Amino acid sequence: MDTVEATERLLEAAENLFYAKGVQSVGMDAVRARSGVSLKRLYRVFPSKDDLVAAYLGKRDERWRRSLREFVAAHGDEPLAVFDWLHEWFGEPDFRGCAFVNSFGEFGTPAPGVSAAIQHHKDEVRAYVRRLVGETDLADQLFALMEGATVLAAIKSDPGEALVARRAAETLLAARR
Amino acid sequence: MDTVEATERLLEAAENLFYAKGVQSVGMDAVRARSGVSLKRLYRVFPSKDDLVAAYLGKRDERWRRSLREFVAAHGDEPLAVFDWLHEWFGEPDFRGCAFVNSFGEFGTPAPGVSAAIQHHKDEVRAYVRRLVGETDLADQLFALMEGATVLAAIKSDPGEALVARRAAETLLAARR
DNA sequence: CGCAGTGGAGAACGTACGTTCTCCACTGTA
DNA sequence: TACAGTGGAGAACGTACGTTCTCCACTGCG
Repeated sequence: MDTVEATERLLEAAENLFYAKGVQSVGMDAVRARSGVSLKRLYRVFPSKDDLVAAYLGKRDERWRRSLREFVAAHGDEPLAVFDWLHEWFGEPDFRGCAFVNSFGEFGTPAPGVSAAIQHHKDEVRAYVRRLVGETDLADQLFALMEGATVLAAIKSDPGEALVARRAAETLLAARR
Repeated sequence: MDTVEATERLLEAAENLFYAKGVQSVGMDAVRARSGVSLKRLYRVFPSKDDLVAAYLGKRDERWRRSLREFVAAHGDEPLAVFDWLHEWFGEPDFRGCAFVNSFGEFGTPAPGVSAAIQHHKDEVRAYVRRLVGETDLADQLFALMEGATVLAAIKSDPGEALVARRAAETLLAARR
């Protein structure tokens, strides 16, 4: 096994475990067991747990945004498609809310790399919605709806929150000047 | 010091510490130090940390909802006042998002009492907004906006998210049939 | 004064975990 | 075969923490 495969396996294991149980509830040994990568190599690739967490968030950010982008593009870049994508996501069996919001909640003062990853994710999503919608104000309102729907869908285990937000978005888009 | 004063001091210490740093980052000994209540008494009042956490969330729920209710009532029970209250809350120096959302993020599978406290809080707030607005659908949309604004204000340290959500709420209310 | 009982300070216990270290099997090379 | 180097398994180390236990000072009562 070479370094790149070890990295892939580590990140996949980290993503599954951290997202499902929370970062603090998962030990490095659990990551080792799930990935099949030895501790020695793990610490050569990621010198500390903070590094692994930051890398996990970075990878998840890219995957998450690509998935959203592709879905929406396949639906003609119609802004409302964002909420249809959310609805699908909320319905996945292992859905447990936004990984970045969850990580934010876990740490009073996150490690710098972790904090940066959280900020970066939200900035990028906001920028994406702005590009999609054109109007900054309206885009920020839709973004808030997305976040609220995600939080509530997670806590209530109810994918229907996406449809509530979608109806609000329809009204906001229809009121666009 | 009697039991009721010990309970008060413990809950106040717990609320400050847990909200600021996250539940998992605060040890029972820190609660003891901050409250001035001995460990022995602490464990007589709250037999486990989970019990203390559940009680902390319960107390915070009541305080938080009372504050919101009173503010909005003082503004004629105008639904938009909710977002003005949020704006004030977001501006407080120790604001760090919704304690219940943060706790949800911390635990993969929360203790039953903790999970119940989180659910109860969101159910109560939603019910309150529904009473305030009258229409269930519209109320749920406003509720999603509230949650989204809270998450984003915390992560970006930007109270202005309340005003973004407020403008969206204005549009939704104006579109009311 | 004598004493049972209460409560506090903090030591102790068991466990978990981040990180490092030890030991050994294995590989490629001469 | 001899050997240097690499990597893995897992022990070890230091710390933190939830929870319990020990010891002692103090109180109220006879």
